[in-house]
Amino acid sequence: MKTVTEIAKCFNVSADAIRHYTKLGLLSPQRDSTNGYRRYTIQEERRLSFLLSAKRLGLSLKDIREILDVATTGDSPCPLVRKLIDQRLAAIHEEIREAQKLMARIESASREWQTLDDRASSGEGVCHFIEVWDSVSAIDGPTILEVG
Amino acid sequence: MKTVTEIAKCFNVSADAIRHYTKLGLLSPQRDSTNGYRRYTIQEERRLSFLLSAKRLGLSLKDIREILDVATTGDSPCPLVRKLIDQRLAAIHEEIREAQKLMARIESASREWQTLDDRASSGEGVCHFIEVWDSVSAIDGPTILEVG
DNA sequence: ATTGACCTAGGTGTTGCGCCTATGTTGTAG
DNA sequence: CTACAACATAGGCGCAACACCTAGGTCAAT
Repeated sequence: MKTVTEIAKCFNVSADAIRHYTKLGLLSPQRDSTNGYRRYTIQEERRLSFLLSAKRLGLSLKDIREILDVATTGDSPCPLVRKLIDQRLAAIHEEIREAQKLMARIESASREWQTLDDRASSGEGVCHFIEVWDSVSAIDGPTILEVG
Repeated sequence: MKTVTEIAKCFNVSADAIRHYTKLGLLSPQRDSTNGYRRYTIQEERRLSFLLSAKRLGLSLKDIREILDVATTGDSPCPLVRKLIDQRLAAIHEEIREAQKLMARIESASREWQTLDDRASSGEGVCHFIEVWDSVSAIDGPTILEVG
């Protein structure tokens, strides 16, 4: 029967995080009847352990809540977990792809700027660099927005 | 002198986004004195154009605001831009690295689960899969939390 | 005059907490 | 016994960049 800070230290997370999980209903500690303190049982520790593992697999708290809900029904949450993980995998894949595209843009811009001089902002433009880069990348990249 | 939706369509962003940038002070449209409508001049269009380009380079609105502030001083924002872009580059690099690690974890877990059967949640655990994966990955990965 | 498309200000929701307030509790040292 | 530190509580704001909604005013065309 651990208190918030005890279980928090034990799992190396903040007490605020534990309170947060609890507030979301992911943990349901008993309450000390004399002072209202949260008391976490072994069962709750298992739930927390699961929660943190699931988080390390990239699942959101919302995902985890779904899983926990199914699990308390007694049904096997495994199919749901398979589904959610597959979705996460696809999402991460996309994120990485996007991030790499972004990095390519930045690096390309950075390279071009090495040959450019700094310039005070005229009434015309804001930043020399970015404006030049943008007009160039609009020519050779599909990065442009094609608006009518 | 375009209205919100006009300039929004023109740059292929939402009117809400334009209002958002305006609220943050990144754009400072004139106001139609008869009805209070925002009116964007060519100057504002240039600022917006810059803003969107900077966003495509991964700069945050906060970053962009800094740049815009320097630019209106008359100083060259280019050194600041170089700095911010370098920071973004490093950050994106880290993000990608992290995302790849996460993906590796997910894929590893996914592979292991292909050989496992679904199982109803016992009183002991929540999800068979994740718990098994976690105990395994705790052995061969530095993914673990080493807590006393 | 009506209708539909536009505008305004302002508020809420998203994600996962961190931080802060104001107040009550517990445990230990003096 | 008391003072003080370290803990607890509930509740609320802040973050990023908008999307969406409300309630109401405006405008152009029919």
